[in-house]
Amino acid sequence: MDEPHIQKGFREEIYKLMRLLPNDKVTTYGDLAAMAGQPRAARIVGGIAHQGPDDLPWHRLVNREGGLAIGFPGGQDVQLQLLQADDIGCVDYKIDNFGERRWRPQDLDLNLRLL
DNA sequence: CTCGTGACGGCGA
DNA sequence: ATCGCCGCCACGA
Repeated sequence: MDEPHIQKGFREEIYKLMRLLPNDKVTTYGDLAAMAGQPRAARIVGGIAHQGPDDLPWHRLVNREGGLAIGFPGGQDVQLQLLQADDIGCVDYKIDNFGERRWRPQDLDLNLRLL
């Protein structure tokens, strides 16, 4: 697997991971950070997100509580609309642990194996 | 060059 | 169970 050279660019890694994120799933900053090899760098993911290219599905990144981050431009309304556009809509993530909407590290692993 | 801050989250008290 | 502190990488001043 191509895991060892993670530090080539945490940023790049995040971008790569986001491109692997299925359109019908959501993930958390923390999980994404963990996938990139830095379980405690969730914050960075958010920071990177805000800087990153807009061709990436940032709206499908949610915080641990299941809602979009506080500082998203336009507020949660925009986020919600984008999620609905992806046929996800509003979900009580917090309650049912994202149900099947959550994209977890093991899903990434599974994804890579299937490739 | 250094310093501070940030779309967050884990862990200790 | 809640509250608060620390950390992680990148980027702007």
